[in-house]
Amino acid sequence: MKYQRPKGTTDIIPGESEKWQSVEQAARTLFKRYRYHEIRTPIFESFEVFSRTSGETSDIVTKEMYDFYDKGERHITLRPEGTAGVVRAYVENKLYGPEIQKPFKTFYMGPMFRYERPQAGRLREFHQIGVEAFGVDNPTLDVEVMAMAVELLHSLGLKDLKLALNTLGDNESRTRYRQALIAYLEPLTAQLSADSQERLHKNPLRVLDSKDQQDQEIVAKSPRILDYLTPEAQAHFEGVKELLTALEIPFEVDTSMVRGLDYYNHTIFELMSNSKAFGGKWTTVCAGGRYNGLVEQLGGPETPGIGFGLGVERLLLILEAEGIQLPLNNELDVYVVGIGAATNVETLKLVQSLRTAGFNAERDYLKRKPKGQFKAASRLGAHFTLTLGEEELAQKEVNLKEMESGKEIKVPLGAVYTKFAELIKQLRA
RNA sequence: GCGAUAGUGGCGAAGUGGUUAACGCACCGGAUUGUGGCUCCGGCACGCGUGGGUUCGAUUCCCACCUAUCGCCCCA
Repeated sequence: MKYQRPKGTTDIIPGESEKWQSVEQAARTLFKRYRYHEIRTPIFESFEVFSRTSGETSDIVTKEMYDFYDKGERHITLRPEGTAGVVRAYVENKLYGPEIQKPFKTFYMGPMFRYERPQAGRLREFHQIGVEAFGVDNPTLDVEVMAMAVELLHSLGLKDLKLALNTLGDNESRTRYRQALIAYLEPLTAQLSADSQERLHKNPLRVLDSKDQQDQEIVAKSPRILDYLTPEAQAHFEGVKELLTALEIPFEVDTSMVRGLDYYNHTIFELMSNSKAFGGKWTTVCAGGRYNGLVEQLGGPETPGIGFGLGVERLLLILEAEGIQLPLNNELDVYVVGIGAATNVETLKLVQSLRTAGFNAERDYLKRKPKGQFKAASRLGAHFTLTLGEEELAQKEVNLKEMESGKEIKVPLGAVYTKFAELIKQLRA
């Protein structure tokens, strides 16, 4: 193979792209009901947009950035996630202005890039659908965002989902907790896995979601964030839980859940699936949380924000594994069978006329014999065929056939141009 | 970034250090001068991921690289 797509990328070809459209359509329709409007930001940004916001020591920045220098020596990064770019746009376009209603609610969908080893549901170029809402710190908005994520996945047919919920508190809560955690873990350093010893230095919270058995036992007895929340952070978290309960949205508080990105605080959540697509292990399809302070960090006024990102590839893998069929919407209304070279022009005119009238229509382009053309019509799932031979052409007639029933009638050629819909009714009568 | 497995036609898959690389599916054509199924017949890899090497001779052995898959890290 001379040319191959770059490692970790994929071609979304017809047959597959319809599924994407179906998911995207579902998201657009839903977001519209919640009054979220689309934003389209660049696929690449200055390196700093992500390095500053994600955390200089985060894995995303240190090893997963797809970055390069352009011809003007600008340090560019292909966006690894959606939020930072949207926040940058929010600030740059002054969407915090007084004339704009708060919360400012927006959504995006598109490719993201991370330089890492591909695996099931993990590509170097992958796609996310995400939402962000700015300007309101009320737990009501947190819950709206979660409700929307849950509804989106439910509307696509997913059943067994887990909404995992946690809080990181505000800065003060987090600082206090971090100290407590380090104080607890440090004496146990020798018992931690090598990875976790590393985490302890770089980002102690990460030790919490270690997969190592021994680490998990240690973590189970560790201090919990919930005991270190300030009264305000506590109140916010209680508000979220209360409102989720009021909406009858089941959730599980998971105090060991953390975030790979540094900008999160207060509410964080994940929607997880234990689909066999990922070997039955709980895998995150959708992750989000609150990021009060991020707007300020990128040069805007102090503005709270919350959002989520949903991995489209992962979602599609799960839908596939769960046997959920997305509507493909590619059925064929009419196939026009032309027999003999003399019918070519009229066949083309018929097909064009049908298309103009709003039907989708197909014909043969390979001078195939009737048998081949009917076979093609059948394979394409055509509901009707119109058969035109030289004899019919001379008589100004054409045969209309309903493929499923096999019923066929002769109709005036002119009528196909003017009232095809009626001919169908006539055939079915 | 680390570890492991794999790479034969559009797809699935057999195979061997040496004449024409099985088979199945799909596709195309014919049997059936103009109607979808079935059956039968025929066609369909100057080539076995790429590049080197060993050999009289390699798809088959060796090395490197690429890609995919799985695990780790991390994550959507």
